[in-house]
Amino acid sequence: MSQLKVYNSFSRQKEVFKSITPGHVGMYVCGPTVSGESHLGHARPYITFDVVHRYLKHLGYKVRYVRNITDAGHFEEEGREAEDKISKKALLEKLEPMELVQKYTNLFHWAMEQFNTIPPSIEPTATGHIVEQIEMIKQIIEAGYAYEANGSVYFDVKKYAANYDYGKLSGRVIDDLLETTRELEGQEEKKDRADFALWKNAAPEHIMRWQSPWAVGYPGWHIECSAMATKYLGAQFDIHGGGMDLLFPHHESEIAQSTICNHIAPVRYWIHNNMITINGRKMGKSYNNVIKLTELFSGDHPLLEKAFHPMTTRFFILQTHYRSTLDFSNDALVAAEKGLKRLWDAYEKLRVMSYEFREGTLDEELDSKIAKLLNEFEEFMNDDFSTAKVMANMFEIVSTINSMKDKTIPVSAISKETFELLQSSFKTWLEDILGLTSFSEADSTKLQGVMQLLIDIRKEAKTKKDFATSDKIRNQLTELGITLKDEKGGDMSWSIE
RNA sequence: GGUCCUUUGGCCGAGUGGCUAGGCAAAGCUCUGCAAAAGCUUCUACAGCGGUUCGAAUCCGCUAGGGACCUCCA
Repeated sequence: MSQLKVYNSFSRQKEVFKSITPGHVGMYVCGPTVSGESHLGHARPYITFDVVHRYLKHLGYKVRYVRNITDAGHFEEEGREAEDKISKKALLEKLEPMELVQKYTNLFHWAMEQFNTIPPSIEPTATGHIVEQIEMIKQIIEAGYAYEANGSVYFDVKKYAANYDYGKLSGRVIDDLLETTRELEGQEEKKDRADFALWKNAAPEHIMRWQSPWAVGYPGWHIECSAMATKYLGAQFDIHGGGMDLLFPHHESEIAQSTICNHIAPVRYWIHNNMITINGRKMGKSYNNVIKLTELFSGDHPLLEKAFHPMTTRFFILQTHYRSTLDFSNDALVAAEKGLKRLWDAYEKLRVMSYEFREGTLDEELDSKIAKLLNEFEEFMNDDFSTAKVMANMFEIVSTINSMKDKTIPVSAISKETFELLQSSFKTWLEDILGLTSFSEADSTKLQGVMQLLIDIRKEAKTKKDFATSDKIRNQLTELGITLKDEKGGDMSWSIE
């Protein structure tokens, strides 16, 4: 069996994954800022790391998966007006800040459920960990790597860089950072431009404020992840994930803070997913090109010709390697939808298929081909989570499954062992690891009974060449959104659109 | 301006130096009361130029396009 290799952003190469504590994995993923609705771009990391999570569990690890909720306002634009995102939005929507946070948290959870992601083991909120954050800031000040100015506290990047490697993760050269020519207002409190806030003094009009040793205010953005990751995963943990756009300054700063507090590099493997683009451009608030998840699911967006099922989105995302950009378009999603349907239909056929041995039908070439394709699943996944390749193999097998169903080739063209491996592998990989699930409402037993009745009637009508009746059944079902298909050998199958 | 990434067939996308990824679309055929689905077949591409090599989509250089980060950002 091959070993799991992951691409570590820190070393910029694939490394064999070895957890700190054998049998256990600690994983932290940067969660959403719940000051607004999640969009398609946000879906990517959560689906990507859901598969990572599922795969680690499949490998037998006990995983503690921590994903935070950022519900404390950090700066909209550091230095400019020190605006509190959440307070600002709350005013607009005339909600209590916590009411707003709750609303978007609920919406986020709902979307994650739609995507069939497994909830994290711990989902800590920033507001619930103000004490821990203040403690951490105190430690950094005591260590001499932070200073107070007008009730705000800043991290001393220059000093840190003199003793540690600041900028390694994001490939930044510290001198360039220190000498940046960019003019930002309100920076006079900082000793240096590269310094970042740990605590921010907040004016009374800010609704979300907390008492602290320095001034009433709120924590800097980076400190929450350092504090919560340390609390729940320890000074050093295995995996830290997030979007590539968080590499700098967020994760770079996290490393600096945690290293000073805990005297050890916080993370063994940094894993970053690439962005979803739209017309080649990153989907993001700043570009005003986002498609919200609710819009995606309802089809209510100028760029969408129809609604797309969450499973289509999940499939679409997993069909690309997580470190490549993924370009969104209506057509690309339509293609994904059709592909997923084909794959899932084949899987459902496979599930109810049983092995019938027939002498002399074994096709050894096919048998070993199928076995090889199945065994490669793990190899591909171990190679930095190559879900796209796993799926490509599945599609290669789909043809064979369909042929068996159509009886073009006998089931015993492959050996019993291979057939059983095929059934179990598809279940494990499609459902448990890739996390795909049925996207139809066809699961109700009552509905299945009704459908069986209609199918029986239609079969009788067809036998009697009463095509008026048989067509009526099929056509009216079509109008209801249920497709009835005649199979080879007189059987019928149905699916809900 | 700095740092880094990227450029694959009609579209989306995988690609670890030698072996047709895969999906969608398209065309033809088979099956079929009709339809739908399915199966089979066809479609061999790697931005351009140069280099390394027996051999390059894959390594190196240059040129051109696109993008990300440097500021909130998944």
